[in-house]
Amino acid sequence: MSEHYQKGKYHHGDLRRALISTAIAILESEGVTALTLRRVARETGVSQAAPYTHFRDKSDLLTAVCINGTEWFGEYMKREANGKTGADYLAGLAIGHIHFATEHPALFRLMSTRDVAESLDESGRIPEIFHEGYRILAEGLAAAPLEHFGSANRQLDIPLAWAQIYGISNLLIEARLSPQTYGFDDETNFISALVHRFLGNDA
Amino acid sequence: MSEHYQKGKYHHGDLRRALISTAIAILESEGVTALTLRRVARETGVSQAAPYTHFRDKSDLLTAVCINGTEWFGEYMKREANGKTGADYLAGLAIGHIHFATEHPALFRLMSTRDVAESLDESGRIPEIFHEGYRILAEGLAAAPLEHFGSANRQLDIPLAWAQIYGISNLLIEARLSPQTYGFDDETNFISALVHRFLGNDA
DNA sequence: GCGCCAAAATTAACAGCGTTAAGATTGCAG
DNA sequence: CTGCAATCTTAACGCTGTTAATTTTGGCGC
Repeated sequence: MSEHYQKGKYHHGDLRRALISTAIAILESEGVTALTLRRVARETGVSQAAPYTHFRDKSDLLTAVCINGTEWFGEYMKREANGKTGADYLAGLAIGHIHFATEHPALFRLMSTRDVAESLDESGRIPEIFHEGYRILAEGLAAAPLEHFGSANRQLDIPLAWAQIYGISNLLIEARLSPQTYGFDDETNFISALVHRFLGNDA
Repeated sequence: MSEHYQKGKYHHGDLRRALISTAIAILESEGVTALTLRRVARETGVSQAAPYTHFRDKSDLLTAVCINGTEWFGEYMKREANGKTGADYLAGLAIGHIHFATEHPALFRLMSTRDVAESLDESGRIPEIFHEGYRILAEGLAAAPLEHFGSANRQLDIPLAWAQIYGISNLLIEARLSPQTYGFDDETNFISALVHRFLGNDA
């Protein structure tokens, strides 16, 4: 069912990783409502109570899923921004952010959930790259040419840019923002246009 | 338990409304995870199956809750914008939006959920004021003085403003955006500053 | 090589959930 | 006052998260 190490190891194995992997698969294919602990166990090929050897409870598994997701998310943003400089670098991060959200909506939503985020924070297990992404975003913004924004309280531009990107991501996920409405037939082009427009470096 | 019409009417009563009211109360006080159909029935003082006379299933009740919420939401924005003109009117809508979200996070999140939104759309039961809010927002934006945004593709400014407001709302709900970080001790002032900054009419 | 032990996994059970079916209760029209 | 349709209740189904008691097993000391 999963490609995770039931090789020679029959009784033991890398069950923890396998459970996380199964959970992500269910999340991606059928959304969060389909993600039950019993089903994860079933599809991993173990008994219903087996997960409790590796996770305190269901939310502990979800936390682990989120940690995996955040790493993925960070790499996603980094890849998109890699090799670019200045405003393009910033745009890359933003586009990576939005694309990740639209391609992995259930995972992204789970990662955004306050309760999960709190348990992540208190355990200090949020990967650096996650906050790193927004730190880079913030620095990019501070360094970017934003004369058209006026002069006052530039520090507010950082949370505003963050909220802008976060808002686009969420609106696209909830399908309240359709490319067609604004004359785009391709979502990728729409996203790119939105990002470059709000960053001020469009043609 | 609820103030909803168990007066003379003993067997009958305005059960439908009472259930919705109880559901909202639970949602507001303990969040969406505490909102079970059986508990709504219990706290309304009826049997577990009673709700099924008035609602097809749980999600049908949630839809009704959302309809109530949207009306509330619309009034909230309208009240905040009422009496103002031009850019201030627009700012009022935005501030109303964000305040509603932070004051009723669980309800706001539920209203934003795609599945619920879809069942709302197909039933055509979304109150006018909801879309109205964003139509007004859009028109306000189109009419507002936005010279500082440059000239190209002004139509994109509408979804961008929407996303900006939506993003601020969501970031505040998930507590990833703290007023203190940016030198504000009062959330209301922080929100106001953010809105006026991004609308370009700050001092 | 062997036996023991801690770790890992299983089975069984509990309460609570959404949902349905069958039956009881009630207000109201005739 | 009778009957009916709407409303509500009781009982049951399978599913869920979670716990306790039990069995299996891989590896370590001998």
